Amino acid sequence: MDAVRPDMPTPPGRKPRRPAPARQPLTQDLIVETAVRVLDTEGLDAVTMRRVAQELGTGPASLYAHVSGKDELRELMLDRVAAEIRLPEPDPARWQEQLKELATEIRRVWTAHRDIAKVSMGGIPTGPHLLAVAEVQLELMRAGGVPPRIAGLAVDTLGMFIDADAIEDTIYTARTPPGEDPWEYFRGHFEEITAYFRALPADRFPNIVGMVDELTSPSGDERFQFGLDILVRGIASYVAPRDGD
Amino acid sequence: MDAVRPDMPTPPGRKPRRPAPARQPLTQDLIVETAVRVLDTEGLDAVTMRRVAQELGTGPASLYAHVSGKDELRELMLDRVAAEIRLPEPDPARWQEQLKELATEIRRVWTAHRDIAKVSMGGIPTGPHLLAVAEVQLELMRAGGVPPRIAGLAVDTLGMFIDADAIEDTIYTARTPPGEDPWEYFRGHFEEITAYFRALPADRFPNIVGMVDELTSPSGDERFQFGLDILVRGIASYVAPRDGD
DNA sequence: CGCGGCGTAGAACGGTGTTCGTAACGAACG
DNA sequence: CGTTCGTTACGAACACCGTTCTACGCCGCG
Repeated sequence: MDAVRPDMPTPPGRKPRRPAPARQPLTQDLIVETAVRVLDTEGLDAVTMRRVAQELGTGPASLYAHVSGKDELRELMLDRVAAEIRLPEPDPARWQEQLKELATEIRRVWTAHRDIAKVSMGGIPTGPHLLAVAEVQLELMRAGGVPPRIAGLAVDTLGMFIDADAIEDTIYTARTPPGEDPWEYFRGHFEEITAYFRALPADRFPNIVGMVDELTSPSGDERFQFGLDILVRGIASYVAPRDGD
Repeated sequence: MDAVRPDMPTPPGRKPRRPAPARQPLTQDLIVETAVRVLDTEGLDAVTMRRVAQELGTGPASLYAHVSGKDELRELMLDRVAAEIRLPEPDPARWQEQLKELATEIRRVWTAHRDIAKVSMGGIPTGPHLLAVAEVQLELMRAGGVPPRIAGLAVDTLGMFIDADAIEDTIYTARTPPGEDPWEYFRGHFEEITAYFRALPADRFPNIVGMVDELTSPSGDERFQFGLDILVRGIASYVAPRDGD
């Protein structure tokens, strides 16, 4: 061992290789937790291997011992966030309300973590927490009498809708550059778009110019509840095949 | 002009700066067309400034004289692709069918150009062709008696649904690496996923393991028509407010 | 013929994901 | 206790990316 006596000065050319190795040991959980923190504060684009490593006081190469790459890190982040989704105790009498409540809950978690929905969109759920959500959705629908095939399709469709809505939401809100008032920034963009729509040639786009206010209404909640209501009503229409469509 | 006499050898250090400047002049249309060609053959990730420039036999800097950056190029690509969407002549009696047909047509074009839907998702349509599509959608619904507010929301919701479905589709099909049989590649991934679902603990995920076949059915068309049917039925339920829900 | 403007593009800057090879560590073992 | 060995950490490097700076060559105009 080349332990240097404490009273001796360090010989020239002998640099302390690791100034403070007393960090807590790198784990996958720690990496994912750090990545989610970066996601929340700086957005998905800022979640780079280098940025996460820097946050942990190390280099990017160190992460690859615990995570196979950026794609896996993103999936792990998604599942960690999905753990925050509060799942309902199924009550067959209220399955439609519960399905809507669960969708709203997912949306709440998704939008709370900025653009995590971009990771969810276009990926097959594999993480345990994500699977638990799908399991409850299936359970709710099956208990409500929805046929298996319809329930399977509906899980896909519902997931697509929730992800898409959350993504659409972030383009209005979370795109604001750091250090700027989100609302003010949003107002600016918003008015720019309405002005553009209003300036369109009215002979070619009569409906668009005539419905500017309806089209650019910023109320994402209303749009979400609208689509959700339609979807659940449509799913429910399949419970009794002889009920008539 | 430093034209060298043909019988003279080129002096040392005097390299022909431009070997073949006889290219057709760079235009925005040419750049966008080339970018779409790269998109079709190699996917959206391969559409880089450098790759497009290389395809045109030039350097990346040359593109910036005709396109403000990558974001604008992607929007231009989207609108160019949107030009391929065949728009129907509105027939108020068939507005629901026409709305579904138009959605299916958009999906056809989207999936024909791999993951162009990723550009559409999470962006406000501004290009002329994209606006024309929205205009027709509004026209169809308004002629069918859909209230303005509902029609505005429905355009958003429909667009989200179509984009999300097209994106979901690409993760099954277009992710195949170049030079490999897409179907074979898809089969491999597909069976891997079903095997994973089947291996799940049946006590925690009884519905998922019990419905593997319904969940992983590769028929994207069926899922699309299912969601589309539900959405249009929901929209139509708003035409006569006193009709009862 | 001279010249100015503009499209072109080489080089470079700062960033990215990922890999390589080496250095340090802890535990097991003689 | 000394050595060895497998594991982990990480600086450096590679091949890319989007974008900008700047010089250069060509064309049309005066």
